[in-house]
Amino acid sequence: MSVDPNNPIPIYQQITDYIRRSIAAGVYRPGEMIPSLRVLALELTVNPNTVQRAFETLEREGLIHPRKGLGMFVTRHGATSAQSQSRTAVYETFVQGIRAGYDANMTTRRIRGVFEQAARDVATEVRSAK
Amino acid sequence: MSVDPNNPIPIYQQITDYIRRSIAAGVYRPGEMIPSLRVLALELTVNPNTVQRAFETLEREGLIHPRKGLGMFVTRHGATSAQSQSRTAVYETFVQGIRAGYDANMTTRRIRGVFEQAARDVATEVRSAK
Amino acid sequence: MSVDPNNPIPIYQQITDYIRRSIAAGVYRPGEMIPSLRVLALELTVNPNTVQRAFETLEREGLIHPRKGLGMFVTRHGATSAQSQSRTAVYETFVQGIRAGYDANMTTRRIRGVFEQAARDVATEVRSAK
Amino acid sequence: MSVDPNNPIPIYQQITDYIRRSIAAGVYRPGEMIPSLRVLALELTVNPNTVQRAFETLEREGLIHPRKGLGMFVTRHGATSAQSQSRTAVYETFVQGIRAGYDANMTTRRIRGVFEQAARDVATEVRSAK
DNA sequence: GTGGTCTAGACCACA
DNA sequence: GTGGTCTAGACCACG
Repeated sequence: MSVDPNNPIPIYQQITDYIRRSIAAGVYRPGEMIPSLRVLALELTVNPNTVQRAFETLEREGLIHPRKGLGMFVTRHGATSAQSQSRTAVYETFVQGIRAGYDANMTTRRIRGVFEQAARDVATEVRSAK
Repeated sequence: MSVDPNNPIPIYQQITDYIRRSIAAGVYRPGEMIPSLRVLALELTVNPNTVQRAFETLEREGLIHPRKGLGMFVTRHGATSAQSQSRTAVYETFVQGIRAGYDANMTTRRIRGVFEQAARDVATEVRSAK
Repeated sequence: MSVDPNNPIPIYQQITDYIRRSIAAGVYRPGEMIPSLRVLALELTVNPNTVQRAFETLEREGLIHPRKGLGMFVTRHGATSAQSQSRTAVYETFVQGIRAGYDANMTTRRIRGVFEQAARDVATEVRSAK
Repeated sequence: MSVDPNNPIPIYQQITDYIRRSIAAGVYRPGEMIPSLRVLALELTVNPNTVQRAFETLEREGLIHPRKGLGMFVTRHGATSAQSQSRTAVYETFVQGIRAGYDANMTTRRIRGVFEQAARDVATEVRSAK
């Protein structure tokens, strides 16, 4: 994973989203520890304060909790919460794209066509990344 | 249309996108004038300078051009350019959503299901707005 | 002749320069009348006020003077004044270009090379326009 | 360097040109940081927003890019791009001067004479500035 | 009335 | 400290 500094979405939120999706995907399971602040900051070449802010958000959402001197751990309901949140995020993104399509006077059919093309493109991209 | 100041996407860019989609949709046709700086600023309750910045971008993209003392007019190729640009924007949004879905370990089928639900929801929302 | 509305130089000044050069070139000779405000405004598709402002400048410079009910006439010394002024304008333009060249760390030789190329290009352009 | 508010060329563009030439001249090299917004604004006694606008243009041209929280840095190809752009600008200035000369009925020889005088004058001016 | 430029001053994210 | 966005209000050229 990497962070896009040119993306208008704040970096801390990009990180928040990334960790949330990782929890949803089972990369980090309930009871397990997620990578430490410093490790993430180094990996993403980002200021530790920024990672810290992402941790705060996830803690407020109840996905992770701190154990003193150890690190941040995924909560019991973390996985299921993260999954529904991720699904909602995807849903919202699609809604936004579909609305933009209608605004530009595209037909429902044409919008679906664009989606299918995007799906094909991402699928091949994912496959080739393996 | 209205602007969302809490949206991380800068206001001037929201306005740019909005006008671009309007041109793509044929609301403003080649050779026609688009609403003036001050009118748009009042409608969107935004500072005129912010609208000005949107105009700059659209002019750089070749969608509109100024006629001194008169206003900004849609260029000859403005409509077709705006359409292809809008399509690309929708595509990119979908790609982003699909990637997020895969990252959260959703199957292609499940992602498509979310899309279809979003499509249905937006369609009814659009219909009821009429 | 035509006016470039995108040129940062004000239109009234573009017109002033143009008339001054025409007088210098002998298109309009001392004692002769220059085209009327309305004619020029129509030809250049410019607001009459803008032409008016150019006339004021030229009158202040002593190149032309009004004869009531007739129009603007080139003064006795108009031709020679216009010639020296035009020469100065060309000189100043060159100075500006040469300074920009030095600022960009170009050698005198290289700058002269650019000038010679420009001279060739304009010469062929002028020849083909005949 | 200083800015001329009476120059019809907008201040932000004067600043853009100045920085572009500095990059072309190797004052700021690829990978290096250029002076900050606030520093430039103080030096030129200009509003920071005006400098910001110059930065925007240079970024769009691909000469510089921002590093969050650090400053603006010259891109890899910044120097070569700036050099060719500066050369073109000098060329355009000369073309403009030569055209004005022909319009004023000057001979090619006479125009070249004016150029040579300008070259001598600027050369001595530069030499004495050392 | 139109767009274009500029200043002053504010708040934000990031290092 | 850095750049990025936004507001408020001013002046200008042009029609």
